[in-house]
Amino acid sequence: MKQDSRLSGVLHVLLHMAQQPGSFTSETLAKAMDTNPVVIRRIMAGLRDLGYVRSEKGHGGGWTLACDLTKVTLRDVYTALGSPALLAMGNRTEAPGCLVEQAVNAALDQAFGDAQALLLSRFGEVTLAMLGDDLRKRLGSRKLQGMSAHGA
Amino acid sequence: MKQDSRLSGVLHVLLHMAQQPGSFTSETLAKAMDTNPVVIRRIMAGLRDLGYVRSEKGHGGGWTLACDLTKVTLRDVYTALGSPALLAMGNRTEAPGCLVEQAVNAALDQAFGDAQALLLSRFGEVTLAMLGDDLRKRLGSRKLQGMSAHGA
DNA sequence: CGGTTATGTAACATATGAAGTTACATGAAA
DNA sequence: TTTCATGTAACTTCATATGTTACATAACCG
Repeated sequence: MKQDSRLSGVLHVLLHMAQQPGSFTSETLAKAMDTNPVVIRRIMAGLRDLGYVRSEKGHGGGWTLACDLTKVTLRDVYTALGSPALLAMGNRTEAPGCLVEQAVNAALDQAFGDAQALLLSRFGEVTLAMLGDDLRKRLGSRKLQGMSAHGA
Repeated sequence: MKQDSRLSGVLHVLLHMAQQPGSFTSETLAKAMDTNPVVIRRIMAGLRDLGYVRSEKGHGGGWTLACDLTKVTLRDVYTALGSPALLAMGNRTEAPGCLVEQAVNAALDQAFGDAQALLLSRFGEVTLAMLGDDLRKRLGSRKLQGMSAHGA
């Protein structure tokens, strides 16, 4: 299965923005992420709608953080993306008349449900501020070697 | 993300086979699963290689169970399929030079790893025999109403 | 033997959805 | 009013599960 990397992507953007105040254009962010400005706008749209970031047009415009990083969790970000599927596997048929299929679905759904719940729970425990702290730690040890945030 | 339903499918096949002794052609199984015989052969290939089922050509040929259902778990079946991806989400870049990306990956990998481990652990707790027991229970209550395994 | 029935597998078609791209409308600031 | 930025639709590209066709291989049957 091809994997969805939007959560990873949008977190990367947010963390980049958190490194310095001010606004960032989609183009700037796209360059840092080695992707296309439209992709940035796309993955940021949900965050904007929920008020986690603001966007402004015209000169000096761009994206700005508009939330308390200690309050927003990975789960909030995930929700802002539209809560895409977490699991790569699913049941062959969702409402089967076949009892065999029902038995299989019941067993798999149990496991799938547990894994999803755990994942969402973990997401809910991590705030953007925590990611920032972790990043600062990494930056610290790198700076001693004279490296920038973007490394090699 | 489109979801992979091979595990669901192969379990369905195995459970069908467990309902009565003897061999089953790919065509028979395909009809019960409402799919194509080649698809059956494809998802069964790994199980055959690991000895969980046998296949025979020619007249009277087909697929037969060749394992102790109380010993084979959903995890074994999953492995026989080639251990396909469990999660629909992944990191944007796997070995990033960017420290921001590293921080994001670290956080996500933690959650992803936990969820995967839980899923595999759950799979390991469920044997094919347990699925069969559950199915028999469902068949029992259905039979009282005069319904067959394939319901409506 | 030759015919029938089955699996084994390659090759190709289809469908889905994320990611990337192009094009253009909208709006804000210089 | 020109420039710069987002907003968004439409399209292409890519990966991959699924479906299908075609044919080789092997077992059994007469």
